[in-house]
Amino acid sequence: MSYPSKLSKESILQVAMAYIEAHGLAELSMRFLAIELGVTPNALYRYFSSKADLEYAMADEAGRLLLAAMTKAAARKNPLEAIRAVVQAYLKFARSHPELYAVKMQFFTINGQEPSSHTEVWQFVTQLAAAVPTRWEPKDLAVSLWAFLHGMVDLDRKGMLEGEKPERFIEVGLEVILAGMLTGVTAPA
Amino acid sequence: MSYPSKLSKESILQVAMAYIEAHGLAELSMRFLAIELGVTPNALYRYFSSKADLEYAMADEAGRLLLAAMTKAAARKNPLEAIRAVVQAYLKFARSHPELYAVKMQFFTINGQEPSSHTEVWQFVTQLAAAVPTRWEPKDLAVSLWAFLHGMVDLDRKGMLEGEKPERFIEVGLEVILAGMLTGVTAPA
DNA sequence: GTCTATATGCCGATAGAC
DNA sequence: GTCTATCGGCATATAGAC
Repeated sequence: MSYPSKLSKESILQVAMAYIEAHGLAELSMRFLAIELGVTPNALYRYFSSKADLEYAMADEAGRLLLAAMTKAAARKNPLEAIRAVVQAYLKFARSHPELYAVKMQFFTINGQEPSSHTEVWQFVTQLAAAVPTRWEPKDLAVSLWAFLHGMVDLDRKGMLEGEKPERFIEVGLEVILAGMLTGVTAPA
Repeated sequence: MSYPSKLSKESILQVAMAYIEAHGLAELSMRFLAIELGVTPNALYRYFSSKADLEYAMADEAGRLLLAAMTKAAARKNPLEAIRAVVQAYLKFARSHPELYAVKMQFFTINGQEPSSHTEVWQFVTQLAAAVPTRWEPKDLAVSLWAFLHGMVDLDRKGMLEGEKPERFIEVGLEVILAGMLTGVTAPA
């Protein structure tokens, strides 16, 4: 029962991702995960030194999925259209895969290191904002835009939107922010 | 040792609030709380039927404290000044009492009921937004404003602002949003 | 009516055998 | 590389002391 090992970092990660999508992040335990993989709980610790270590890898993987969705949405669009499309893609990802979004945003650093995909998502948003002609700093705009998006997603997930769907709020809020970004600029959209 | 009971809902709540401010929400356990109160863990269950029940009461109390800070900040100010002041007060509360903010926003409903203070905070924000002359719906503006604020606080708490303080981001983002809110009002679009 | 003592069954994690 | 056995911590249920 030994030589071809039953496990790998990759297989554990994939099963863990599927598990939280099916049962929720809060339900994830090393025990159930081990059952799903047909091993005893302790076998997992050869591949991830702690549950936190595994969740860090999950956050990274979820970030990669989100970035792929955002990149696809932005393809071949002018700056403003790209922002609108990416915002919709971000919202769609967060609502379709709430547990993946949750594990990504749980986001604890390990030894001061953040998951690499997070850095990439952040750079992507910054570049989006930088492409808009405006009198504000691109980085400030990127932070504001991301805060608005994340805030909306989080309020929605917590049931704080009084039963209404976030799509329309996002639409209105985004128009307000875009209008604000463009004030004092002569260029059309 | 019996008649004047050692515990009460109120005393447990107050000790629990102090405990999470000192040690963090994640460290709260019925065991440590009981030690702090000089009783055995199970004594607490006479007053709160579960840990979740206690946290619900804590969320309500934290909401009351936040609302008090916001109300005070808005006093005797015109609409735009009030919004700026309330935003600063909200941010200050969230940064000065991150664990109280966290327990408030944990916000799980019990039997579909939300903590009453949450409803009051929400109404307060809506009224603030309604006082601004704008072509958008007050409720949409209130949601956008709150999402932006909460998002910024949450990104900051998770260390996602690259070490920079949220105050300046909030300042810029708020100006962008206010500018957007006022477009088409002072000057037609 | 209020609290203590004790026990159940989760959890993450460790030690050491095979 | 995986398993068996086990630890200590957690929320919580039950029984009974006062």
